[in-house]
This record gives sequence, C-alpha cells and structure tokens, in this order.
Amino acid sequence: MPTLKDVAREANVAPITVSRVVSGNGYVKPETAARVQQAIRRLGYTPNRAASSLVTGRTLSIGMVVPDVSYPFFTDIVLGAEVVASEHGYNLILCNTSENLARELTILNFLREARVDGVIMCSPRSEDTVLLPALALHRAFVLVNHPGLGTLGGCVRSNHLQGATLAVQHLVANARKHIAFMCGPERIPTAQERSRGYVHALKNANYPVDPSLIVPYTANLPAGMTSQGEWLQSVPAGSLEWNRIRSTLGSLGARALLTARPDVDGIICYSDQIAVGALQACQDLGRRVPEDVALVGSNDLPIASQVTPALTTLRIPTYEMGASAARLLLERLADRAPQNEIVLPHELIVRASAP
Amino acid sequence: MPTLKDVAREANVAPITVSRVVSGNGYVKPETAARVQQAIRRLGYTPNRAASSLVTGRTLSIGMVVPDVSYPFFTDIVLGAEVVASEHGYNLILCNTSENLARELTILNFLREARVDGVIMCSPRSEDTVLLPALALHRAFVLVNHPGLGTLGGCVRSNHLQGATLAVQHLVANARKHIAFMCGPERIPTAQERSRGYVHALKNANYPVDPSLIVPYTANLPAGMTSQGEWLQSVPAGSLEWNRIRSTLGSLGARALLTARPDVDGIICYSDQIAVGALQACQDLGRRVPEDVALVGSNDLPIASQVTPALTTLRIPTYEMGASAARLLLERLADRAPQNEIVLPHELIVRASAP
DNA sequence: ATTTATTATGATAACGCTACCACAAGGAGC
DNA sequence: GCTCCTTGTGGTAGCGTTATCATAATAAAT
Repeated sequence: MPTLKDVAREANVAPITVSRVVSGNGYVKPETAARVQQAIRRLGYTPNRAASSLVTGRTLSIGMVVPDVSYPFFTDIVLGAEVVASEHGYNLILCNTSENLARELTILNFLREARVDGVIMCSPRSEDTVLLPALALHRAFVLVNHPGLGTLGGCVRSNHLQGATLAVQHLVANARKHIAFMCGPERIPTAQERSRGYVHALKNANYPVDPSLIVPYTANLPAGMTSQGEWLQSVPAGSLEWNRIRSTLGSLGARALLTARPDVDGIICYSDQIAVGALQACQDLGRRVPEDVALVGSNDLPIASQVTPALTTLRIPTYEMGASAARLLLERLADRAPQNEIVLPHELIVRASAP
Repeated sequence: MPTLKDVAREANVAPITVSRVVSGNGYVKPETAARVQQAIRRLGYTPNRAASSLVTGRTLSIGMVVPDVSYPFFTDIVLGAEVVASEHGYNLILCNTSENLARELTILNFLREARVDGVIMCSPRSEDTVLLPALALHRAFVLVNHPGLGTLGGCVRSNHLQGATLAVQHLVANARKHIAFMCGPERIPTAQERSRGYVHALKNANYPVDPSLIVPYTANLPAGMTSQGEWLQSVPAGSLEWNRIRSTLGSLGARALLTARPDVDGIICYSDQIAVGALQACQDLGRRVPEDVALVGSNDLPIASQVTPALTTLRIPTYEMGASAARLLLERLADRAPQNEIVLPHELIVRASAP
C-alpha cells in the first residue's frame, strides 16, 4: 500500500507537502497541490489514520455504546449522534453491549485502546461505582438516559415525569378509573424513572396509588431467572428472539394483572413491546381494546402503528437526543464551558388503543 | 496517558519486555511478568492499538457494511459475524450505508483509511463495475447476498429459488389457484433473485406465470419518485419512518393488485413488512386472511409473529450467514485455500396467515 | 530602503509500539 | 571439551504520519 513518502517522490516534493495537501493545513501553491493530487490518484494513496492519530493524539472518532443497535429507539439515537458527529469530522465507533453487564466495561476498555476522543453511552446497567471510574478514564463522556453521575460528564435524557403525566392525564380525561402500570427491567435507570413518573402523575391527578396495579417486570420471568438479561443470554444469540421475549413478558404480566384485578380499564406500559404483549393478553381474555381496556405504550416503535388496534404511545425525541449527546460531547472535547444536562420532552401519539 | 515506556521504567525492565508481557509473545520469567503486570495496574496502562498496528501492519479489525443496522435481518447477520470474529481476536467496525448508494463507496474508503484487515459487505446496491474496484483495494472481502463478483472475494448467500419453491408449494398444497408475488426494490440483488425464484417455482409447479400477478415495487411510489432509496432519503432521517414506508408500499401494492385481480387467493411477499402492508390492505378491502387470501412473508422479522393473524414466512439463517461470512473472510486473511461460496437454505415458518 | 507580514517549501524529530538481531545463561547430547 | 537448543533480556531501527522550527521568496507597509 502506497505511503505519503511514495506520493512525495512521485510528485517531486517533500513528504510534509503531501501531508499539507491531504489535510488542507498550511500553504501550498495551487500548481504544486495539483501535482500532488495527481500523484495521489495515480498511486491510489489513502492516508493511514493510525499513523496520523499517533502524532496528533486525536483519532477524530467517538465511541458510541448502546445495549442493542437493533432496537429502533437506540438506532435513532445513534443516527442523530452520527449526523452531528460527521458534520464535525468525527465518526462513530458503534458498540453493542447486548444488554450484557460485563461487556460494558470490556467495551469501555476497548474504546480506550482505540484512543477514541470521547464516549457516548446509552442506558448503562452497571453499578455507578464501577462504571464511573471506567468512564472517567476517557477524555470526555456523555450519558444518555442515565442521570446522576455528577459533572464529570454530560447527560441527555427525556422527561419521564412529564411523559408519564401526559399518559395518565390522557387516560383520566378518558374516564378510566383503574390505571395500571407495567414496569420495565428494574436495573435500567429509564425503567426506574418511568415507574416513578407514573406514581407521581397518579398522585398529581388525585388518583390513589395502588401497589397491586403496578406490575413488576421480573414477576413473570421463567422459574429460576431473576432478570431479563439472564433470559436474553439464555437464548441462542439473536435479536429476533429478544423481541419475542420482551413481548412475551408483557403478555404474561398483563394476563396476571387482568386476572387478579378485573376492574383495570387502563394500562400504561414501559415499552411498546410490553404493550403489544398486553394487547395479546387482552384479546386472549376477551377484553376489548380500547372499549374495556385502554392501552398506552412507549417509544413509538414501528410495531406500535402496525398492530391492530394501533397503539397510543409516548414518542421520545430519540434523534434529537442522539444529536444533543454528540453536541454536548463535542463541546466538552473543545473545552468550552459545557452544558451539563439536556432534558427533552415526550409527546403523546394518540392512536386507536387509547383514543 | 501512560505509555509502554512508563510501565517499563516503573517495572525496571526494557520496553520490549513489557510488550512481550502484554502481547503474550516471547519469553518472560514469571516473576518479571508479575512485576510488569503490577506496574501496568498501578499506572492504569492501556496499549495503543494505533501504534501497535502501525508496526505490525494488521489492525485485527474487520469492516462490516450493512444497509440498515436496525433491520433485524441485518442485525442478526452482524451478530453472527461478530461472534466468530471476536473468537479469533478480531473486532467489527460496523458501518451503515443508510441504503445510500454514494455512502457505500465513502465507507469503503473510510475502512481503507482505518486499514481494516478485511471487509464484509451486505447487499450492496452500487453497480458492480464501480463496487468491485473499490472492494478489490482491500486485502480480502466477502459479500453477503450478492453473488457474481467472481473469485476475488468470498460470497455467502441464501437459496432464494429453494425458498420460493417452499412458499409456492405450500400455497399450491393449500389449493390456492392464483398466486401473486410482490417484489422488493429492483436494485437489490436479493430482490431480483426472489422474483426469479418465484417465477421458477411457479413453472416447476406447472402454474402459468401471469405478469399481472407480479407487483413491481416501484409501481406504488409517490409521484415523481423512481426508487425506494429516493423516498427514504426524502423523509427526515430516522429508521422509524423507514419501516412505515416499507409497509406502506406493501399496502398500496396489495390494494392495487386485489382491485385489478379480485381472483387472487395467495400472495407471496418479498418481505414481512410488505406482507404486513398487504395484510392491512386485505382488511381494508374486506378480504379475510387466510380464508380468502393466504399471505406469505419473508425474513421472519419480529413483527411477523406479532401481527394478527401471525404471518407465515420464510426464515433465512441470518445468524449462520454472518458467522459463515466471517469464517470465509478469516480464511482468506490467513491465505488458506478458501471456499468461494456458501449457500444456505431457507425454512418455511407456518403460521396463521397461510396455514 | 527597511521592516513586517504572508506565502511556500523543507529538514528533523518525535508519536508508541514491535520486528529483528544480538547476547548471555543454563542444560542436553555427543 | 564442544555444539545445539531453550529460556530470558535488551538495543536499535523503523512503521507512516505531523509538530516544530527553519529558510526563503514575495508582497505590503512604513
């Protein structure tokens, strides 16, 4: 593979001149530049980023860590971050933790070996006391949907209390009397906040908070399993299976809920997949949606608009969150006095499942 | 950030000795190694891959190019490739073309700058005459679902004729008389092969091949657009919207088909998303599925089992395809006499939409 | 005419790591 | 004794690039 030196020889200039032409820094006479460009094309020269970043100390790349790229919610965040990053000449190194706790640290270490300029991390599940030191080893980092790690890094999150309030008030305005909530995986900060948001919103609406209307996520795992992660690891690898698991949990949970509490006439779910499962449970049990039970999902996944009846759901500005995370990180890399936290609002998308 | 030299000084050895401890190559006395390990931990040393690969000429990384990471079909392929790659000490650099033709070449060039050891490319859409030279610049490459680029690279694909035959014969056995096919995007090799597979399978079953039963993909694009790609680029970025577009196309196409040919009693679709759209069209037009119209999708996406009625669909061994692609690439990198092509079979998953 | 700034090019020395060669100590085999 | 092999350690050079300083020619300002 041709090097900068080869090009220099071919164009009869010093290597440094070729470097200037390629990087666009420094003065080069137009004719000289043209001669160099020609040599580059003739030899098929492509610069070596490794060598370059060795000298400059910057890789112009950002580590992006997500639990599951295939989950459209994260895909959109990645997309937003990627657009902003590439506008500034950075590219993303996309890393999948596969919802696997240990992999979070492995990946952070890998990104350190790659000497990425910064890290954007989505919904980490590791203990903060383990995670923070590992993150702090990086030049800069931004967390998405994981508040409370101080000012060492930035944070972008959506307003779960406001979102939950939208959902609860929609059902209240619909004259629903017994509004249940189906929780997400306990370890995930987002899931915790949505649960809290539901409780707050109910209180604000002067509804009693009845524990029997709150369905914990792990309540319906197969015998012997204590977390969703465990279940996910147990199936032959593959995200196709994972989606089924998520919705199966919703189905089991809703069935138990509706059997124990037949008076429930509204269910707010941590995710659209859980809502899809709940929808199936309703159909199995002969409850009409939305007449008997109103259903609200979250994240506005593609599936939300594809099931019948289509799901009313909370849309989170995922693309904007990714873009904001990248902007926050770039500010930190530039050592500009950075904003620490950005909070974005949810939006209620009203469809047939809760009109 | 501490370097190998710093560790060497701390442990009172030569830099090269530290290198040997880290890489595990060469002889080091156990006590020396322990002292070095201690120094590494004390300083928080992490090796610099850029520097290392500059010397060794290998990055131990593989470029993986896919049109859309969020599409579960590709996610699974990526997963398979990743597992095999990491078993051999390689990691994947995941790149998204966003179904964008120009980005295929941009990305191949980026991967060259990164000096990846090889490239796995999924369903490229660029012209072969443009793509092949760009791929040939890499040390080794493997194409997934894109046959016919000779022996310069490897190829992994699924057997579309066999798959189509499964689907057609299933409907024939079900006494369906007028079996239609809804095509995928014309440019995509996979779509072309599935269309060909359908025609072959019909012929083999002694069914007439009626052009009015073949619904081209672009027939139902909005006015002024000539390709799906164009439509995808036109919406505000984001894969969520894309999924809706894919299924909308299916809905429009099926509606036109069923209006023009009311006698159609079976539809085979290029993808599950198109099938979901077709399902909606059937419901809108008052056709019962599967009584009046049997529906077969493809790829066994999560949505296939989540709609009502659940979709009969062709499952493609995606995980295995990714794993095979990685194995093929690693063989090529090791200069072992490599297999050129691996063809994997489809499997028919029978559900309610075509029992 | 002299100073100052701008344009244009190059020589040299790193960046952090490993390949290659060299050397030495110890044991095995003749 | 000698050769040969294994084990253990280090010196030196170089991978492909850019930062830094140096030099020179031209242009602009005094």
